[in-house]
Amino acid sequence: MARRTKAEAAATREALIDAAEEMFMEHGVARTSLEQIARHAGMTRGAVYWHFKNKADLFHAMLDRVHMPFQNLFDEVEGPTVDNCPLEAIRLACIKGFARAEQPRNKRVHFIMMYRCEFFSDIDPQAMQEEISKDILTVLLKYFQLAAENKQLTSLSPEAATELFYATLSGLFTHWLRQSDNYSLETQGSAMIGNLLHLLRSA
Amino acid sequence: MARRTKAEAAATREALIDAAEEMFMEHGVARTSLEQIARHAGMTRGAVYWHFKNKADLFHAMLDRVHMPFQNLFDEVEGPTVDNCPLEAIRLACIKGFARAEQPRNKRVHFIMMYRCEFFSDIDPQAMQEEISKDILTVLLKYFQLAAENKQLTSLSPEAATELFYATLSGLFTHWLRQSDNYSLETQGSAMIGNLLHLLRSA
DNA sequence: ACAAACATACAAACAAAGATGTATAGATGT
DNA sequence: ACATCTATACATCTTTGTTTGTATGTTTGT
Repeated sequence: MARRTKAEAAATREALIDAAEEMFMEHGVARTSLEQIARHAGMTRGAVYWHFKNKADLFHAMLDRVHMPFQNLFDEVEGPTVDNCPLEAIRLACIKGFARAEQPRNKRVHFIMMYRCEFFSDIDPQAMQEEISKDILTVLLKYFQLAAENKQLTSLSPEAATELFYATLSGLFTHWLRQSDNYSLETQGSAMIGNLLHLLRSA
Repeated sequence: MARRTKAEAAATREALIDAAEEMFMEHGVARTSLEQIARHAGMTRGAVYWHFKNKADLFHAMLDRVHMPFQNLFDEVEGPTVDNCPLEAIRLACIKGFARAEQPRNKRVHFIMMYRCEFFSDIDPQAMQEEISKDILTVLLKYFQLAAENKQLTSLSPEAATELFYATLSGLFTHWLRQSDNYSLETQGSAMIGNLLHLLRSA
């Protein structure tokens, strides 16, 4: 083989990431070699080292395809209708997030992060999760504070409500990830956070 | 060196597991070699291979030192006083569990399971967590059903309450594990599950 | 428009480093 | 004397990073 067109090369790159995803999923990150990834994509390590610096770089590229900050979910939701309904905004944003998470690629990558990857070189799942956690917590706090100002929150402080809600959300998420397939975030997850928000809403 | 007394040999074994814990914690399971573990314990791989079949076997030995089924926490709590107070029993059992989890060795091992280990040979963190999850869910369901029968539960079904509570509990736990040290399960965690149980209690 | 010249996209081969498992030697309690 | 515990030595396998080779796009000069 030899040089391909730009489009073909880009396709190769994507195919390599696809292959990496599948192999990471099946055998774990540490235990899949670049050789295996290349073969699974129908290439050799030459292609891998052309497109990526090393395994960590390939891993980052895989993450980049699915990254989505939490605030975006609210931006998609927030219309004039929910502006004075922060708790409802939270609910709808979560449902949006669930729909995204259920997309196969998103689920696979998050699963890899959670159960198929331990830290190496500059990859540190703990730190990454901590970053996501902070992001979600600050955004949630904003909306729970708004709810408290509007007297829509029970006796709990906005801070306590935020931490409680976040714990539930992340616990739900990891539990869903762990299940094989017989668990739908969009239905059962939405129900759960609906229940929690109901409990948090002042009567 | 050579043969030690039985007690010294047992101490060697423990020291090897201690060393494994520390190295796993620092460098991840996949990226620490048996050589590193042995050296860190002041031994050579000969000692490791005498006491353990291989890395997976050593890993299992490490887990065995901290294993504790969820029901045990209730057994320690349950007196005649809380027999008709299932929600209070849940609260106290959780607090017991938090105290256990805060012990350095327990925290280290759980941290390793969560953030420093991906599956290899017969080690599968996902499956292990799923098993623990099932254990906790069945025990919790028992007590929430009791609470429902005693009319101590809000409108939520026992099943919904169980799933909600479990999600919160596991989310709280992983979030606590991830924090460096500035987060106390016994104080902040107890407060959170206290809040949740308060919301779940019928007025 | 059409070569020459260059850059790109891979494959293939190579060298070095680690890790694993095993086999064996040696020392010491019992 | 013998079983137990640990160190040492060895052979093998895997992975990684690098280098080199090469065919083909792509661009540029004329």
